[in-house]
Amino acid sequence: MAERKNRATQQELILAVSSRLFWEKGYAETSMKDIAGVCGFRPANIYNFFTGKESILFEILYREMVDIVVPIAHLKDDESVNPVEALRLMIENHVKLTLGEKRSSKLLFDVGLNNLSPANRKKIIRLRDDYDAIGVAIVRRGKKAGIFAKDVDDKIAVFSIGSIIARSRIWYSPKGKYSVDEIIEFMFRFALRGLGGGAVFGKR
Amino acid sequence: MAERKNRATQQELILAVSSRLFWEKGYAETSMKDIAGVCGFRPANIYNFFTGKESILFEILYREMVDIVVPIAHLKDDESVNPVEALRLMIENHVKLTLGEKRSSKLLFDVGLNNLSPANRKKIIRLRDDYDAIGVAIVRRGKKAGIFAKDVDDKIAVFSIGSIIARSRIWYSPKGKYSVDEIIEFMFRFALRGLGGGAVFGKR
DNA sequence: AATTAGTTAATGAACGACCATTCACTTATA
DNA sequence: TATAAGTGAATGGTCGTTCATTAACTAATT
Repeated sequence: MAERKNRATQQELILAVSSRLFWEKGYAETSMKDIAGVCGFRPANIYNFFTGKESILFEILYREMVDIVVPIAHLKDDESVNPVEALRLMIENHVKLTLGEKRSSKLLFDVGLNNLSPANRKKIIRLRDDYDAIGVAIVRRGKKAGIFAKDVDDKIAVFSIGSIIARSRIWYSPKGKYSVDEIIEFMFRFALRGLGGGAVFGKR
Repeated sequence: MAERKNRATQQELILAVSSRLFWEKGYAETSMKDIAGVCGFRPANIYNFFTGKESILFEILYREMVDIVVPIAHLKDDESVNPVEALRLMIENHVKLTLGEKRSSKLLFDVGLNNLSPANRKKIIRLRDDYDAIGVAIVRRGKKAGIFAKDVDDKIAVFSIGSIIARSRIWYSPKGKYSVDEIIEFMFRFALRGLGGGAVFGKR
């Protein structure tokens, strides 16, 4: 008979397995049986650790969003950081989380929100709003400092940069031409130029 | 008793209804009952016009992809069109199709591919490849002409621009601050600058 | 113009499969 | 011995799809 594991261990196992399956196959296409199968026990046992399928999804999305926001939260109000450098840090962190380890081709994030209860959805969206606010603050400071072009819209710019990163999950392949670091470099340059701050590096 | 409609009419009705529902709720989350309900008949009747749910999805994705690619296909090899102008045409067409009329918040396109049979998926991907090839050709010509920066990667640039547009479905609201035309203008400028061609317009 | 035959849109009922979840239970561990 | 990990079986539901049948249209025939 299989040995018993403790609560925390099994919760993390379920989250790790579910995360992989959700990102790979999609939320609706992943069954509790799938998850339990990979974990090595029966579906019913999942309910000893989570109240239901949705709560698993929420926990995954929430943690991921926290990982994206928390490391850059200090950039929002810190006037001492160069906006260009702040932009780089923001992109670097986001891309690394998006393309690192996991390797998946689905946009769980954009799509999974609709599978959450309104209350849970709100919590995720609040974090997404934080992310946007950080980006907007950086762009604003950059414009004020004369580094970025004044005619770019803060919000759309941040959405655009976020979109470039989020959707790289679809086309990126670890076996491809570029490393994650090179992609970060490209996206940073593209975003910086897009913001009108391209004068930093010459045209090559 | 409800009057009978002819074949072509009902096929188009089913496609229109399904398209709206798929984009709004997602493919897996939309049932044949949902579709039939909106159409005004019973689910079984759908099978008089389509072989199954997947064939409806395919038809929708295929048509949309054709709409995106065909109007800009001529830009691929036409050396006479200014690369900057070609870029604008490409973005304009794509954004208009993405944000025009439909109004939906899901990324059916990125996600729905996995619900297709391998054969059908291949047909869609072929069109997506065409789109990429057109974009790459434009960027290459722009670099050759000295308008775009030489250090940008053609492919990633096209992916990035496409991502900005595709994902605008999520955040765009017709009731929001900007019109579709203004968003086109922003994205064009952002993309152009990102490509290193920002010198076209001064910094404001 | 009336009748008929053929076609096909539309239906109701049923199919098997799978789904998330519940619950009484067993069993291992601390 | 108390706690909690793990199970088997069952529940009610939904899903996509099939199929025999009905009813409304079209076109040819009388």
